[in-house]
Amino acid sequence: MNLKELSALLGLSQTTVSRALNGYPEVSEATRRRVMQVADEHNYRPNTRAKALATGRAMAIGHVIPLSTQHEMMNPIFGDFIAGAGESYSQAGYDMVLSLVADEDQSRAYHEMFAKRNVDGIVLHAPKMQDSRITMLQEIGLPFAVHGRATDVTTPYSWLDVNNTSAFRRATDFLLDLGHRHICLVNGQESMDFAFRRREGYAAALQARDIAPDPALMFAGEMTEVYGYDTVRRTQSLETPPTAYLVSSIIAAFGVRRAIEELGLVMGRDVSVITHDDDLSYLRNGAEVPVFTATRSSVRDAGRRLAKLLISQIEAPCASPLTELLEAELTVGRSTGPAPHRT
Amino acid sequence: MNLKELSALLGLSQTTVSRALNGYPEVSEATRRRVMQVADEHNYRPNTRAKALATGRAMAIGHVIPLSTQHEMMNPIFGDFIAGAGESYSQAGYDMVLSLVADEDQSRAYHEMFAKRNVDGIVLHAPKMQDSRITMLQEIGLPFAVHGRATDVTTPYSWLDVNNTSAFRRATDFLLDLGHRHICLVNGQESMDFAFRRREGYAAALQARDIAPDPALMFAGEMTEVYGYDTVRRTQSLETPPTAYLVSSIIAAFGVRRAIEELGLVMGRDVSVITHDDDLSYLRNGAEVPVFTATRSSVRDAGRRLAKLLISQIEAPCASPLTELLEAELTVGRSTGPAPHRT
DNA sequence: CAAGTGATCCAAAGCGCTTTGATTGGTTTC
DNA sequence: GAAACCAATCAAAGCGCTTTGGATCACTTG
Repeated sequence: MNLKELSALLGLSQTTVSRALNGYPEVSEATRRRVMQVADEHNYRPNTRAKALATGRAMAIGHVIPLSTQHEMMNPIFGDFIAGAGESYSQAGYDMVLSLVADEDQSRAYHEMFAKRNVDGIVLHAPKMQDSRITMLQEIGLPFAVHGRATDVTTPYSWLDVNNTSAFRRATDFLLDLGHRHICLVNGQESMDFAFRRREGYAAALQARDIAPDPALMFAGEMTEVYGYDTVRRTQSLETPPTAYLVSSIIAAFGVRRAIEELGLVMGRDVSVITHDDDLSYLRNGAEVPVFTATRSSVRDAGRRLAKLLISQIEAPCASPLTELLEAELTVGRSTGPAPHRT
Repeated sequence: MNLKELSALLGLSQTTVSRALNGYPEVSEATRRRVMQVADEHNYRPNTRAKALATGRAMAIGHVIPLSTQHEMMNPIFGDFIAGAGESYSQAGYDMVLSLVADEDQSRAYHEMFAKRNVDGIVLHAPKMQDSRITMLQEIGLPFAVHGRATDVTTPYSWLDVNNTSAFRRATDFLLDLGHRHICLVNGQESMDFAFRRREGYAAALQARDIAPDPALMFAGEMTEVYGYDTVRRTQSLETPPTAYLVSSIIAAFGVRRAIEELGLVMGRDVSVITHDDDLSYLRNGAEVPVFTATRSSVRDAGRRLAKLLISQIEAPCASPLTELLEAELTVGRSTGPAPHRT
């Protein structure tokens, strides 16, 4: 069923039918109702491609996912983010088109998305500190919004980010208040902007109490279970092992916990752990009582919000860039306690 | 830059330029080269929407993801599957469009995708035993392929599946050979087809040795870490606790391991564990030596293959449905050992 | 040499929609 | 009662591409 057939059926012109369906005022209420009803009966939907061609709007938003060798992006976070964004898109009538590309093809992918004109805007994932993609997209002139920020990019652009610095500063303060002095940072890869910011927050909290950050206690890597595990095993054999761990992902935190328990220690008594918790749908931080004390910020919610932000930017192109900074919530669980007295 | 401008630039008709770019023979090699070069210089890409409208092919494939309350789908598996599929799509020049819909809107979503004609085909995720979506899509007439199978659907359709039955039968046999007699099944939700098939394999292996499956040792639920943990805690306090666990997901297996260790038991000595391993990129089953003995089958690879299967089906619509059954590999890790003698 | 044959190229129609710029017939206005 | 206006509708152009059905020209062919 297409417009032509539908309007023939109704004995109206395509113009009138189109207007009736799209809510234009130049149509009598009676015919509008009739059109609506018949369209509904025949399950008519305008052909997206034709509509897009005619209006110049694709009603779709692109996500370019770098298929990094290190898989930083195809990680568990991603699924939840997409789920959130997807909710907003379908509410607003947008489609989501995903493009998975090898790292080296990214630039081409963006140019192509623009030239092919099958999306109205793009979401940029996993920004690094200096991220060339941002200026590239600005030059191309394709609307975009970043999930995160790029510290070294000075030109304004739209983004949504968690306040990573303050979250980790607060978490570190919390541990310091409990008397911990040797706090190990189990961070994500530091090329990633969020990891850099978290380290900043961590370091700032230490320095505020005149504690020099110890490079031997600062780790950066891909946030796997094994990475968390290994880091604890390694650091617990130091001369003065850390009494607390500040972890960048709940997945790594699982590994941290495993190592702690395997060493016969008790989490929350012998060793404290705070993790960042993206509130993933399938990796909940415990049921009622959180297992881990955590800086929590739902990545799904971030997806929802960023999608809306991008859409409003697309629909009001003249507006200046939109930004949103979310504060993570510190939820106290059973993984933290006062620093044990050294014997 | 569009076709009109490009052909004006070249002093050729749109027809010729289009033909040159699409590899038709009615163009001299000289002009073809010239066209190619100029197109390249100006970074020309045909407008997807116009092309789709003219050809009737959207060059895109849809994935409808049910946003179940139980999140069965937005789970970690999903990310890897999509990554694999995405690889195949970009190789073949297809886009991937994701549509996240509430369960109750699924039917509408499929009809809409068809009516809007913005995809050439659909991938069906997470089939249940009787899955009404399959007959629905057949009635609609939109090409599709299923990741998994639906036991109760008898009409032929395209699918790709892991041989869940044989995998779990083999795993159970392996445990039986080690002397285990009380094997606990930690399965996924049984409305899901794969879970049903796994239970079948498990039960078949037991029955082949005249062991009646014990309902008290068969669990089904959403495969979270906590679910694995709880199940072990609960079953280990039974009168005759199981000496082995057969787990449907590596995430749940992490919980199983945690509970085992917390109980002061040693995995592989006191309690054996086999898990299904989807070979997720960020949840590797150990480094060189696998942590868990596992039935392994890369879900990313499944994505790659299913995408190809669907594409070839779309491009040769007359052909009968295509199917592919993958065998999981049994990799022996350190989580299994002979059944301990009861004291 | 007229007719036939390829090899190249082109004009124009068409894909299904939106939107511009009429065209109606009925109402108001002075 | 003519001019002006309004509400409701329509015909046709146009979005950027592909594709059909010629056109053109240089060569063969008998």
